[in-house]
Amino acid sequence: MAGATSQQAPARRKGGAGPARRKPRSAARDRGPDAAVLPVARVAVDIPLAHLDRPFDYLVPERLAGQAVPGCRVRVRFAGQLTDGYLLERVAASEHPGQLARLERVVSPEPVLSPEIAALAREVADRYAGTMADVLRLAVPPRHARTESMAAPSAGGEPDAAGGRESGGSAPAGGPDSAGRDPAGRDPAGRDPARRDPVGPVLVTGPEAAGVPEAAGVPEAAGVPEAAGVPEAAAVPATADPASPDPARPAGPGPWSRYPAGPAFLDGLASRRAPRAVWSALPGPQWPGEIAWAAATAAAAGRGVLMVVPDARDLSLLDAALTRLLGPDRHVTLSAGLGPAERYRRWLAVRRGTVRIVAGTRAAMFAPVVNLGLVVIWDDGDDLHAEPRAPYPHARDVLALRAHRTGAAALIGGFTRTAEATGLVASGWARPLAAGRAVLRDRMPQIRAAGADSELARDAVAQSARLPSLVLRTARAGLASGPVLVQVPRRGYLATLGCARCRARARCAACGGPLSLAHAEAAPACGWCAADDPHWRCPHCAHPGLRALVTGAGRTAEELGHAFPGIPLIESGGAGPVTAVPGSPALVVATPGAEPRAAGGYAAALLLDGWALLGRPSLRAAEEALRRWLNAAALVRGAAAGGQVVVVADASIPAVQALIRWDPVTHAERELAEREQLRFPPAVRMASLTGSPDAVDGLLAAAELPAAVELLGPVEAPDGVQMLLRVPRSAGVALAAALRGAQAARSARKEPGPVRVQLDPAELS
DNA sequence: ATAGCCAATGTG
DNA sequence: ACATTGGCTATG
Repeated sequence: MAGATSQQAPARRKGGAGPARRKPRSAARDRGPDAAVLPVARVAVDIPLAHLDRPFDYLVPERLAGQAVPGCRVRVRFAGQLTDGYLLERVAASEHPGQLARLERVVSPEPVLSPEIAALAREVADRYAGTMADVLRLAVPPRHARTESMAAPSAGGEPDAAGGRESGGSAPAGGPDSAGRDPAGRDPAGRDPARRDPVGPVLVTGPEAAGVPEAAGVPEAAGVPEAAGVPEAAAVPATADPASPDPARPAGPGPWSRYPAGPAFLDGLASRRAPRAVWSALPGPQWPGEIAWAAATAAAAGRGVLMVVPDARDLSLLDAALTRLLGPDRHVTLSAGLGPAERYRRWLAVRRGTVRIVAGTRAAMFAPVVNLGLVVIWDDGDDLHAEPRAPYPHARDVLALRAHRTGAAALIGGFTRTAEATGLVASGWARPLAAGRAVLRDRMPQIRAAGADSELARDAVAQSARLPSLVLRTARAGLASGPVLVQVPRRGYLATLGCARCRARARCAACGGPLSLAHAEAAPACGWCAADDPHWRCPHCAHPGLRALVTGAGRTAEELGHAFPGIPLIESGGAGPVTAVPGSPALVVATPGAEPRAAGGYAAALLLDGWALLGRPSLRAAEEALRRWLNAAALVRGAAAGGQVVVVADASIPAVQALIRWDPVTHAERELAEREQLRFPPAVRMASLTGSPDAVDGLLAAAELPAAVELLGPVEAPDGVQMLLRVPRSAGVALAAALRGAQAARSARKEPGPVRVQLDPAELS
C-alpha cells in the first residue's frame, strides 16, 4: 500500500488553499483500534454502477472482529452513503493506496454468501455482461431477522400426491461413465481451462468404487468433496456438520434400469464421480420419481443435490416423489410462492447445511447447497427457466456452470431435447441418456397427424365446424375409456411470413432474421437488420409467394365440447390451472403448460392448432411446439394401453414427424445443425442491445468488440431500438467482457439512457 | 447514485 | 462579501 497515488489530483486546485485533498473523515467516527488479525475486509458493495463492480477494502474495527466473517452482510459508508454489502474475505493488508474507511457495522454474522456462490456470482456476471451486485440480488434472499435468530427447525416440503414410483423392466447396462473430460467443455473460448480440475473422478478414494451399491455409509471423505477446490469446508463452521450420509440409500438403479446408460449414471453418483447426462425421459408420470431416485443416490453418497423445475406444479410433483423416497425431512423446496420468512427459513437451512437436498423453481439455481454433488434441471426448454431480471441468466447455464466449477454431476432432462442440451452433448461435456427404442415404443401413445395437407388443417382450425374427422373419432374412442386432453395454444401470436407453398419460415437473405410485413403494401423486411427483400423466393421450393403463417387460436375446444354433449368439460389454463383430474371420461381443455395430470393417464390427447405454435415469430418455434406436444403426449397412456394422440398439423413438417416418432433427439440435432448454418445460438453467441438510439450508439462506440463481431440492425424496438451482435462461440467471453467494459465506461461518464444488454436472449425472432 | 469540492454566477 | 448553482471527480 501507500505507493504513488497514480491517478488523482492533477494540477487542478486553486492557489493558496490547503493541500489536504482528503480529510480523514471516518477516523473521527470510529476511534477504537482495528482488528489485530486480518484487519482488512474486502467488501462487495451493493451499488448498481457498472464501473464500480469490484471489491472495496475496509478496515475491521476490533469491536467487529469476531462478527466480520467471510460471507456476512455488512453496512459500509460508500461515497458518503451507508450501503449494504457482503464481506468477501478478510485479508492482512490492502492494495489500496489511500486511506481506508471502517466497516460501519456487521448486519449479522450469518455467513450468507458462501465462497462458492460469491465466485459463481462473479462468473455469471461476467458471462452475461452484468454486475455482481445484480446477480447477488438474485442469489441471496432478503434477510428476515426474526427467522435468522431462531434455531433452524426441521425442513419440510409441501404435501401433494402423484408422482412416480414403479420401476420398469431392466435393460442391459454398460453405458457411459460419463464423468467425462471437459476439455474446455462448453465453451471453446477456454475461459475455463485455468480452473482447477473440475473432474470428479480423481477423488474416488473410498472403498465404494463401482461395485457394492449398498455400502454407502462412508464417512464422507472428511468434507473435502469438491475437487474444484472451492474453499467451502473451511468457511463453514459448525454448520457443515456431518449430516451423515444416508444409511438408507436406495438400492441399485431402480427406475433408471429402464435406460441402458442409467445404471452407470447412478453408479457414478454413488461413487461420487461427476457424470453428466442429457436425459430423454420416457413418457409417463415417472420422471419425478426418477429424479428423486438420482437425488437419493447422490445424497446417500454424502453429497448435496440441487434440482430446478419450471413451475410450482412440477415442483409439487417432485416434492411428493422426494418425500415418498426420503421422508419429509431430508429435503426442502424453494419457490416464489413462499412468504419472505418461510423462504428465508428454508434458504438458511440450506445454507447452514441442515438440509442438503433442494428442489425449487428458477431462483433456486443459486441455492447454496453444501457439498454440491448433483445438479438437475427438468424441461430445460421451458422459458420459465430464463430469469427475466438483469443480467438474465438461464438456469441451465448457471447449473451447468456450477457443476463444472464444483465437480458436481449434472442431469439435464425432459421429454424433449433442446438445441442447447444437444450442444452440450456435441461438445462432449455431457452424455446422452435415453431409453432404447423398444422400451420407448412400449411406453409412448400412438401418435398421428390430422390433416394430410396443411390447407385442411388450417380450415379445421379457422372453422371449427370442420375438424378433421380423425380428431373426432379419436376423441370419441378415447372418451369411451377415460379422460381426453385437448391442448389449445394461447391466443395472440403475431403473424409471421412463410412460403405460400411449403410454409417454410421466410428469412432475411442478409442476416437470417425473420421477414415480416409492416403493412399490406410494404415489401417484406427483416425484423433484425431492417433490410427490404422485395424479391424473396423460398429457399426450399423456390416459390415466390408469401403468406401469413398464423391463424387465430380459438374456441375450437368449446365447439368440440358441443360435439360431445353430456361429457364433463374441464378447463385448465391461465387464471385457473387444474392440477389433476380423475380417470373418468371428460374433455380436459388446457393451454400448454397447464395440462393437469390424469389418474391413470389420459386415454387420448388432441393437439389442436399446430399452425399457431409453429408459426410463432420465434427462432425456437419448432422446438417449442415439439416440446409442448411431447409434454402433453407424455400424459397419455402408452400405446399398449390404448393411448392415442392426434396433432392437427401437416405430417410432413419435421417437428410433427419428430412427435409422431417420438424422436426429439434427432430433431434437436437437426435444429442445432441448422442453427450452425444460420449462425444462431447456441451455435454462436449473440448479444441484444436495446435502448434509445443514442444510448445504443454510445455503448457500441465505447465497446472494444472482438474482431469477429457481426452487427445486425438497428431495428425498431418497443423501447427505442435493438441491435444484435453476433460472434463465434470462441469469442463469446470477449464479447461479454467488451460489453461489460463499455457499460462501465458509459456509467462512469454518466451517459444518459440505459441500455439493456442481454446475452443469448431466449426469445430471438 | 451521491457527497464534496471548486469556480462561476447571482444578490444586497 | 456572501449565498447559490453547476460541473467535475471519486467512491476503499
